[in-house]
Amino acid sequence: MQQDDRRLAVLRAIVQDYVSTSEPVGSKTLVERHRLGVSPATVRNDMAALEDEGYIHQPHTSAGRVPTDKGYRLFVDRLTTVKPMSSAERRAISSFLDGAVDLDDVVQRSVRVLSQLTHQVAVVQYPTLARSTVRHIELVSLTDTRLLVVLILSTGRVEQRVVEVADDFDDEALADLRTQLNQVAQGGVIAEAARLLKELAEEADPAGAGATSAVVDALTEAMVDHRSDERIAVGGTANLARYGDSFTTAVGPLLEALEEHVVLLKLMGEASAGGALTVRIGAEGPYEELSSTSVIATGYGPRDEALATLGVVGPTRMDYPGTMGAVRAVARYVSKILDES
Amino acid sequence: MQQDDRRLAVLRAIVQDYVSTSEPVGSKTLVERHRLGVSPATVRNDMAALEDEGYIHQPHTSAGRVPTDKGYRLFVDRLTTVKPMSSAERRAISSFLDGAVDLDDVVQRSVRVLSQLTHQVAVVQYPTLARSTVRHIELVSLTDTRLLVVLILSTGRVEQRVVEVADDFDDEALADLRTQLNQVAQGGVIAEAARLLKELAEEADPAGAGATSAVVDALTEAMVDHRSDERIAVGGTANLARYGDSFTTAVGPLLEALEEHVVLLKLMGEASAGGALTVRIGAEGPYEELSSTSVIATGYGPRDEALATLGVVGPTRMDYPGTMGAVRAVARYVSKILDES
DNA sequence: TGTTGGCACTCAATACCCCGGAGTGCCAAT
DNA sequence: ATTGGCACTCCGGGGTATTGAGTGCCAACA
Repeated sequence: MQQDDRRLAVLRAIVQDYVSTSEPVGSKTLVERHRLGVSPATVRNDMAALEDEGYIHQPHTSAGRVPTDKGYRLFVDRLTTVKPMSSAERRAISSFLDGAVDLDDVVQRSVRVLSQLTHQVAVVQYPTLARSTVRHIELVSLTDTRLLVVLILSTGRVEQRVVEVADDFDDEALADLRTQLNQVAQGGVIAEAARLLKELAEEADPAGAGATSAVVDALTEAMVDHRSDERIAVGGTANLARYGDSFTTAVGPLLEALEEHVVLLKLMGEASAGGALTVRIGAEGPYEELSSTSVIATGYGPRDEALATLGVVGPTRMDYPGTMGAVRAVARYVSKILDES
Repeated sequence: MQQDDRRLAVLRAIVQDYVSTSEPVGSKTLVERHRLGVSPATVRNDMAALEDEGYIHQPHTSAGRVPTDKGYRLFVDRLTTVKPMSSAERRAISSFLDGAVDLDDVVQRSVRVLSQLTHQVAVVQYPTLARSTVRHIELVSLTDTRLLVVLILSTGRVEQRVVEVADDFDDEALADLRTQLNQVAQGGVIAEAARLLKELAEEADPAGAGATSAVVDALTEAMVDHRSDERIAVGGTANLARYGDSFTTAVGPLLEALEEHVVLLKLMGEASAGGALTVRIGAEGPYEELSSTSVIATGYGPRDEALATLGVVGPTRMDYPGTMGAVRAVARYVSKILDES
């Protein structure tokens, strides 16, 4: 089994070299750069075996080897560990994020620091509403027939909607309705609050034609609204310029995906499930055009609830340990900030 | 002077051909494609003259000519007119924008339609707060010592801030303060409202230590806050993939600029001044790295007030008449929507 | 059985050269 | 002022030679 160990060491070395040089790596340069203690010929034998098993691949006969998706997968799963941040990097993260003034700012700063640490495109999903609770509901009459409904959530997010109501709706009725709504909904998880509000509306206004129904409809709509649930911040796209070659093939579709937030969310999607660090390599993903890009993502949120997802998108040829470390570190720090606020 | 006219016609033809083929254009192909009614030799003479005057330039001896920034400038200013949208394009704009549900949605849809019409990167600034008026101020007590201050503006934007207050601040005082604030500020342009609020605070609370001062400070901060004033939406970056060559030189810095909203605003800045269609060609701009990109922008807003700026960023080699037409059309349509709401 | 040195072979990348063609500038003729 | 003619320039594409990193295989060895 000592032999097997060395083979894995060879694979690890291939991945590392290829990531840093971006050129197919041959047996000779490999033994020069890494102290493998064996001759190039031996390495060649190992390489042939690794290729048979599908971990590496040669672009053409008599060229060096390049890791396949399967090779990267093995590397990530078994041959490396998440690289912890250096203290300088940790300082950078904290000093960057500590200055944030509100939730939006936290998200935007996270994107920035993440893209700078990893030199990749960073993606941060705004904390989802799903687990947040209702802090307050406010009604403001704009004109005789228009009412502004404001929903304030525990995450600090504020959603507002304008609803049309019949004009026989005076200030007293307004205050009354406001009180009722808050009594019912305040403090509840939004799914629960939405249910209770609907009951309230049906009771007070069985025909469904009155102001209460209109307001409740607006509120529930705001609660489940996908647009707000799926907000995303993207940053570091300038890093795509370093792709150099394989440009039109890879960068175009990627830029498109980055604008299609639905696609992006799907890409990052599974990550939020367990809250664990998720790595999706190349063609493992659902999109043909993104077969040469990898996604590293993780859930984050206060008190270990995974409210949302955050991560980076980059070429399959990327520094997995370092990037994973950065993603994890930023996620932890952001979670801590959300914890405190 | 007939001669001069022809020279300009030659310049126009050069710009048009170069934009559509992206290759330096020579005298022979020029007379073939455009009915200039003269021989290639004559065109060559004209070209030599145009080159002397700095309107065109040859990449190397015995190659065709390429317009200079100065050439594009003359083209835009005197040799062409803004191309009106076709009825199909107009339909596309209206059907795209009519579905918008709120201000954010209008902006996002504008970015999208603009980038699709022009095949360039589109940039839309959110309507600035500067000219908007205060519609309502709302106070909500979150905990004993924390107060949520909500500022609702005529543009439909809602700004919120949390302030800490002394805990001897009961509900009655809260209602009282709310009434006062609204009496003073409601309906006023924000600059005016901010001034009046400050007076109110000084009167009610000369020491500057009480709740009124804290709330007013939060409000005025929200009013002048640059971050909200400078929000920008960017779309169509995938169009950058078509740059093909001159990639790393041009696209990298451009992507950076697109993320630096401050830079972007400066680029588009002057446009909002008159509300007129502004074209900035290549090195005319303030940024060295963007010397091969042009910006076409215009102000927009309800009732011909230029509340904000909108436009596209693309290579100097772009279809100016068509792009200008699209920018103008979208700006007009968005303004109309803002007018109605 | 696994490792090693040697050796012939392969093939992308590079350099080199050549040539065609598009384009120019200039000049003399109209 | 315009035009046709002509010599000249130079980029770009296509072919060929060379290089060198890298491979696979084999025989020798521990």
